[in-house]
Amino acid sequence: MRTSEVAAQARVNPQTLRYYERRGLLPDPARSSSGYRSYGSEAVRLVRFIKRAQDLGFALDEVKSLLELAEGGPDRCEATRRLATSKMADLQGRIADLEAIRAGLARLVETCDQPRERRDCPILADISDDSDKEVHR
Amino acid sequence: MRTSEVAAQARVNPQTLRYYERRGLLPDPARSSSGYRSYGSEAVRLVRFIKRAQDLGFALDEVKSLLELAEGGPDRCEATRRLATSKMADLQGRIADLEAIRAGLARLVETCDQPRERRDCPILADISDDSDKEVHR
DNA sequence: CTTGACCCCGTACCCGAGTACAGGGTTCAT
DNA sequence: ATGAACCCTGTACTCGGGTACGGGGTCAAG
Repeated sequence: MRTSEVAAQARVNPQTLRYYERRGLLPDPARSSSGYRSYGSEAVRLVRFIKRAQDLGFALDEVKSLLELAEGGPDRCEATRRLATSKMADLQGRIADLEAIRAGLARLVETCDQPRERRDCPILADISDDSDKEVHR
Repeated sequence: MRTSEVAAQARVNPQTLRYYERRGLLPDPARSSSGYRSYGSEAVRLVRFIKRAQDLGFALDEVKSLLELAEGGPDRCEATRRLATSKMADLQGRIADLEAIRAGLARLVETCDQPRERRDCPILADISDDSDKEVHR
């Protein structure tokens, strides 16, 4: 597959592929005799993964390390385990945070019908209540 | 409270307060006779909320609308409900995504002990499997 | 054998979210 | 009454993550 084909299937700009390549997120693809990049179909999945991970709040460098984890070279097992474990804790915290916000919104929607003045808008209170909660991520 | 006091308590740079003010996320504070900003303690909670929401992947404009929701003026109830509801769906999707990644990492960690070659590294497969899953957010 | 649609590379530009800097005013402890 | 430590405004810079542009090569259909 050529660049623009991969880009179209992964719904990104062709330039973005070159960019990810430079950043080391995408392996350097094979080249045709004339120098054109030639990708296999994994490339599409890879790019989609990157995009999804990004949308979940991972920076490109983090995505890179996530990919290196998935790769999991035979030797780097301990490092991998540690990184994966801490990433999981991180995710756990972020999930909890999102759920708290969701719950706040749910309460808001529920009470939205009630007499104008007796509404419950607990988002602020729930989420940033005085506790010095650590920010996750 | 003066600017730098609020900033310290919310653990942000004082400049950031001015920036949020410009962006309309923070209400314009009262001013002393000499023009110094003078904040109440809600300001700290507000800024912390903004920071947390941001860490959860909301852009400042989204945070702004979240805050407007929480505010919930008596008249804008229907709009509020719609926005809150769609934001909830969005959150639901993102939570699911995070959980999928978390599960992938868990499997990876579990199988990490096993014979080097029989490891399960399903992150890629799980997350960006061929389904054209919509990206959330 | 040319023309339009692609590809290459390098460099430059854009946007969001801050952060810093310059030039000046205030406050307060000594 | 002076210096450190704050505050003000406006403008400029940084950084991450792209996106566009210029100048040139390639390839297949007509």
